Amino acid sequence: MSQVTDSTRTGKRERLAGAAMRVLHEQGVEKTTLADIARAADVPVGNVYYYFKTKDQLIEAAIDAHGRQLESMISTLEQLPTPQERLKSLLHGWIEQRDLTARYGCPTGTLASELDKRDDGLDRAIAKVMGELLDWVERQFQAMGRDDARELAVALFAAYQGISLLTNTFRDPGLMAVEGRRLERWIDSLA
Amino acid sequence: MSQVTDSTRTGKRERLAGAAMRVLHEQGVEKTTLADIARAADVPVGNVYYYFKTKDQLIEAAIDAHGRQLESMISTLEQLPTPQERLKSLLHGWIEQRDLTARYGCPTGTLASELDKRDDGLDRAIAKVMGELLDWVERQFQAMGRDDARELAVALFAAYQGISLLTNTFRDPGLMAVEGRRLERWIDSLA
Amino acid sequence: MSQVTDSTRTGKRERLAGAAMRVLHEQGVEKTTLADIARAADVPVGNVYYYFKTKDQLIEAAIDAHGRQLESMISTLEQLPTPQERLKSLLHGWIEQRDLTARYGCPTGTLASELDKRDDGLDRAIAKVMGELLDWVERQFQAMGRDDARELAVALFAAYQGISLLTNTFRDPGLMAVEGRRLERWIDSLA
Amino acid sequence: MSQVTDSTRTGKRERLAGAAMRVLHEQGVEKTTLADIARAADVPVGNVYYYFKTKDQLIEAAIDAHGRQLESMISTLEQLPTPQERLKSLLHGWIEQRDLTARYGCPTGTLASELDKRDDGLDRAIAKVMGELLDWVERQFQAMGRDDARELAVALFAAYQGISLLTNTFRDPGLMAVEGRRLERWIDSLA
DNA sequence: TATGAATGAGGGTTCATTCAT
DNA sequence: TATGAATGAACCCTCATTCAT
Repeated sequence: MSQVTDSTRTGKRERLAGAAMRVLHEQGVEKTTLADIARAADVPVGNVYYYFKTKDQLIEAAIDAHGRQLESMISTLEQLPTPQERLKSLLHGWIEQRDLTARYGCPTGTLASELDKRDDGLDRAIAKVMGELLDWVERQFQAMGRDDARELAVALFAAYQGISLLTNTFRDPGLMAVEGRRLERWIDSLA
Repeated sequence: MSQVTDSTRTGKRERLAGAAMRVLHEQGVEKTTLADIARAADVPVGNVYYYFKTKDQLIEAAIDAHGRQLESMISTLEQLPTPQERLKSLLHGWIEQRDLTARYGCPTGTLASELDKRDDGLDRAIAKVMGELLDWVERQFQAMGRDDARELAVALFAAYQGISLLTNTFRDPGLMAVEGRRLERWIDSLA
Repeated sequence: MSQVTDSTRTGKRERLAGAAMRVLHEQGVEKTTLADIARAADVPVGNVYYYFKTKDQLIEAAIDAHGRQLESMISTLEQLPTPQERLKSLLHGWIEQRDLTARYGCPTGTLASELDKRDDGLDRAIAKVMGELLDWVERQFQAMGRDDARELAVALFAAYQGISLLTNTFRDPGLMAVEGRRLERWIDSLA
Repeated sequence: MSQVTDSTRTGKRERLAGAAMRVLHEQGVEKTTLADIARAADVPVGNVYYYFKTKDQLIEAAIDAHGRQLESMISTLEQLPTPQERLKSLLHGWIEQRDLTARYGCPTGTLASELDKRDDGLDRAIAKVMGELLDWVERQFQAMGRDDARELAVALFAAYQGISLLTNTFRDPGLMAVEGRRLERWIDSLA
């Protein structure tokens, strides 16, 4: 039972970070108030400060949580035998989320875009998360024997970020679907 | 004399819209106050409301001004003889701005990303501007005889938006330069 | 009429600073909210920030106003012919205020005491005000031909600060009266 | 075993009161949070309320502890044979603490000054402590055969409080040293 | 007794918008 | 038209106090 208590305690911090990431994705950093996040996590506003000293720290925790989510996604992808399959599975994941993307954009990209305008160092935190995913993509291209792995990784990741932005701006999930298939063919062509 | 008055009025209005677009690009929509824009345009805060009823209307004017700027850029590109040259010239323009992009991102893209989070209809305004540029790119691919012109236009534009985001996030203008050259080769390969 | 307007405008800043000094004296720095000061000055809370960017700046303005008040008091004292008369007149002023002192202490002293606990530099501002009065007292002792003018000035000023504290703590104006007379005799004895 | 429990309880209570007095002196009443005191006493915040129902009660306990400290100091002074020696020894104690005074002022005086601004009755508590020390000083002057013992006691104590305030305001321990010597000569002159 | 966690009232500050002239 | 000043709603954050175990 003390375990239950413990998990509840610990859970609250994570519940807050998770709720924060969700709300931040949906509403944007500047439009989101602490009260919004607290409500989403079903936590009284004042209590948030027991877990996070400032709004910035909560945002940072949200970014970390997002990073861990991406890491776990990567772990799953790692199970696949070939780098091509891994990259295409990554693509499929993106395509599957196209409705969410049409509504709110890519969580990583919109966050990076918005955090860049702030004075605090949070833009570095999201850049790190993005960098790690980018590195992983690069390693896949390396495994495919490409000398230009970094350039290709940047191209692929940029293509995803860009189509996410268009998908979101035009509220059209179809854009992501079409571009996703095109990228798939492109990956196949590199083998 | 009414002409003088009119031109003064119009001048101030446009000065405000122009300053707004600049400041919005640099600071982001939510971080920018009316006072910031007024200061950048050298107009007293109270006076802004003579030209724009709300902050939203001023933002909309800024978007319109940005749209006209893009149109004028397109007009210049139109002077070039072949669609390939036009597209590659567009690319060069983007590459030339890579330092600004590394600092603040693509004006159109960052604005679209941020405006999407708002309740007002401003996201439609920036989508329209983006759509017009996208249509023009599509027409170039059509002129190149491509059946998949729309898809290609989306791909090219997304690639630019995505690399702008990465360039901005990683504060590295080199990313734009490298990806720009890659896209140039890609356009050549489509001929 | 524009003069009336001007004086009203200028007056508001000063009204705020004056009200601030009064309320700060009565309630103490930490117990005083901006709303308290705003109410005392009959100014809406939000409007305070048009004149002062932070609470600290308002406090500083209050200290400055207090300093100017002391300066004007000194100017009046300067009219008296001998340094002894000037010092004794200063003493009489203190004694006359004994009821206010019994209720709230010496404005300068209580402020200095409280501001010392803060991180901002406001303790330096009140120290400067206090230092200027102290210097003036020293000059009187010098004019009396005393080599130990500084030491005497410190002694006299400390005696006043101390008896103010006791008068306030014990809520007994009589303490100030008695000690004031004693200090008067002491000054006479130095001639 | 109940003794153990009792001594533990008592110990914690006193540790809290002692830590409170120390922190209150250093940070001031209003700037000090319960958490500050709890940390200084190495007691969990929630546990403080087992010993003190409110912050006020803890402050009162701190004042009491300070009073007992002064009483013990007086007991030591009482060992000296003559009232002059006792008073001068008191002075020496004050002078020895001049560095602490320059940093934080006299504990009794700063506390009295701050508590006066509050609605609760704590100002009476510190006044009582101050009054007892004052009474003791008065008794020394009486023992010296002075009819004006009360007036002299008030003068001496006020001089100390005032020079403490100046020493603190100007952050200059030298002020206390010089004024201390002057007061010593003054006491000698009264014999 | 002991303690981490919860709660909510209140304070300083910002800013779009409006007012008065 | 032009402009300094006014207004108030909303936000982040602190902290004494209470709760649950």
